[in-house]
Amino acid sequence: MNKMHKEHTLTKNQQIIFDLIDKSSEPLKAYSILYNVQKKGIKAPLQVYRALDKLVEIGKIHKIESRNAFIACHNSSCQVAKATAFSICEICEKVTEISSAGLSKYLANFKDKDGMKYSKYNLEFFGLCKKCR
Amino acid sequence: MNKMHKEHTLTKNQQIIFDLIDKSSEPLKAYSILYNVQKKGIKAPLQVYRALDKLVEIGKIHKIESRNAFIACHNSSCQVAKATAFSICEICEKVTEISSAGLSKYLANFKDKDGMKYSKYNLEFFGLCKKCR
DNA sequence: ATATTAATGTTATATTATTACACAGTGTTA
DNA sequence: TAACACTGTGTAATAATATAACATTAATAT
Repeated sequence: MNKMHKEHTLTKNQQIIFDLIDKSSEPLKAYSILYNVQKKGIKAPLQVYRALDKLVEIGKIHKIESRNAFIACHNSSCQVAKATAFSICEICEKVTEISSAGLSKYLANFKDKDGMKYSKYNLEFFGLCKKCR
Repeated sequence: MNKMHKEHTLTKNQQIIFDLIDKSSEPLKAYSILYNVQKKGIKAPLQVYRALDKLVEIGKIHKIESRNAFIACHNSSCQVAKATAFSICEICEKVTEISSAGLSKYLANFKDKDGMKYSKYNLEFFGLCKKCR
């Protein structure tokens, strides 16, 4: 194994849960994940939440806060869950990760009037997707 | 016709709960609100959630999604909970509503590459406040 | 090897939020 | 003045989301 390129090798539980989320076309909720992985030996909520926490921490998945649900990261530019933006359709609940250099740059450089410096942000846009419009 | 901000007369439960949140220096959680208003006759979670839902809907309070907590709106420019932005200190958990014309304008005009039009957004910045830095 | 850190397994419990149903007040319609 | 729609209330029960506590095992570093 080449260790110079630091890659997070997922553990068994993390891999099982990541695979499920990654294959899903929609955000998954923790207990829905639990039901889906019980046949693979993951029996308790805590096993799911621990894997989710770790996956979020290393940026493989993101949590959609307004929906308490998780999606895989498909945006190579969002490093380690530090800066996330999503669009959410209020009818069909389709969630898409937004990948916009302009937006990232604007938000990364944003400073409020107290001069507070931000290490992280999460932005959720709501509206109607093309199909639902 | 220029429709002015409609004045909502709060009902008894809504007023009790709004007053509590409005006086608070920090975001309040639903069950913490419940414990605090039980002496005023509000006994059940649902009574709290119903008032919270309405207060959010009319823009008197906002929900901090990442914290499941509620704060009063102190930003006259954020009409009816459509466009909200907050800064959250990851140490002391102080939450401040951000009121920046530039930011509002940028986000209100943001269009993603699918041309999705957004009716609403919520942005949460995380970092360290002045005191905790 | 052994110390240390990270992950696991398990039970129990805490926290957050909604469903379902009965009823009361208000204003509008007819 | 009823019939209706609409909004809010009260209450009990339950669903959905998340964490605490503790014992154990696996992986990594020195």
